Amino acid sequence: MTVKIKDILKHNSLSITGSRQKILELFLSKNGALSHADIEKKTGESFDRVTVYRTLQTFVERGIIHHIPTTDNSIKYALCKNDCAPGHHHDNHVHFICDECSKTICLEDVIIPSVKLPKGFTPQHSEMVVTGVCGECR
Amino acid sequence: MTVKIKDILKHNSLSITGSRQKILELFLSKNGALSHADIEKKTGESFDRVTVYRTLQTFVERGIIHHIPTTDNSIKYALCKNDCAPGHHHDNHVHFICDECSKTICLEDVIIPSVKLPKGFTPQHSEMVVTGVCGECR
DNA sequence: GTATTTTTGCAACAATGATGCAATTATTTT
DNA sequence: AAAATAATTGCATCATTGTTGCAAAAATAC
Repeated sequence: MTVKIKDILKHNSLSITGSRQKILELFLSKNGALSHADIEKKTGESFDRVTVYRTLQTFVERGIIHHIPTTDNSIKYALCKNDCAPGHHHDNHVHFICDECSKTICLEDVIIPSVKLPKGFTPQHSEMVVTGVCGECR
Repeated sequence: MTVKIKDILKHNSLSITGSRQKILELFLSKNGALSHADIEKKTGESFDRVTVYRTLQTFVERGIIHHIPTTDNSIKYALCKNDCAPGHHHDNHVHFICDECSKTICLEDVIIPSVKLPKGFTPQHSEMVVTGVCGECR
């Protein structure tokens, strides 16, 4: 487990530091998405707020985690399961937000359908969020 | 025009005040979406920041405008074209964000397709944002 | 083990949003 | 149309979220 974490960091030519290991561990242990605030809570007082921000930024840049759109306009992050390379994420799956437990879940297998746009519009990227009740809360 | 604005306010049993008229006018004249910051800029120094916040909140509650999900997690608002009643919005259309002019446009005629969710998930509401280049920027 | 590079934590700042309360403005009543 | 009532506004203040510069500390390279 710890080995895996270090491997991911090395793989992305990032130095192995306490904060990076801890935050990455958090993402690996939870399978939902995490907000900045979630991470701050769960890491306790271990790290500075600023460090968390910067670590998340770095992870997004390297393609280790990706942004998740939410309906309430808060920022959440989740692990990139697929082969995301630095710079281009393959993040074309639907995200689900549970109204009960308010967890955000990546539905890796549900790809975003394409829609027919009015004349003149050229699509480049789509995001889709579905809210409702998840399996565990039913 | 001014008549129409007052009608909308009366229709929603809201008192007719300067800020409400001005902000509503802004939404009627632009057909894109507006953020809080946009509105503050365009109303100049006429109103207090807090008044703008409260006016937007009130309009959302009454179903005059609706929230728009954005990819960069900033909050935008747009007029409800259809028959939104206080409490329940019929906001099932796709939103388009132009990468060039960064305008947010309601595609009233493009309804959000439904997707098949994994076993156990019960959908309640969907949001979809498409980014790309709009007709005017091509 | 030392030198170099990177990361961290602190301080300070900016932007965004919320709340309580007195003053102002709009509506209702007479 | 003026007074009474109700609603809205602006101000002060505070909370939260996110950013930046810089010196100290830690990690990697030599």
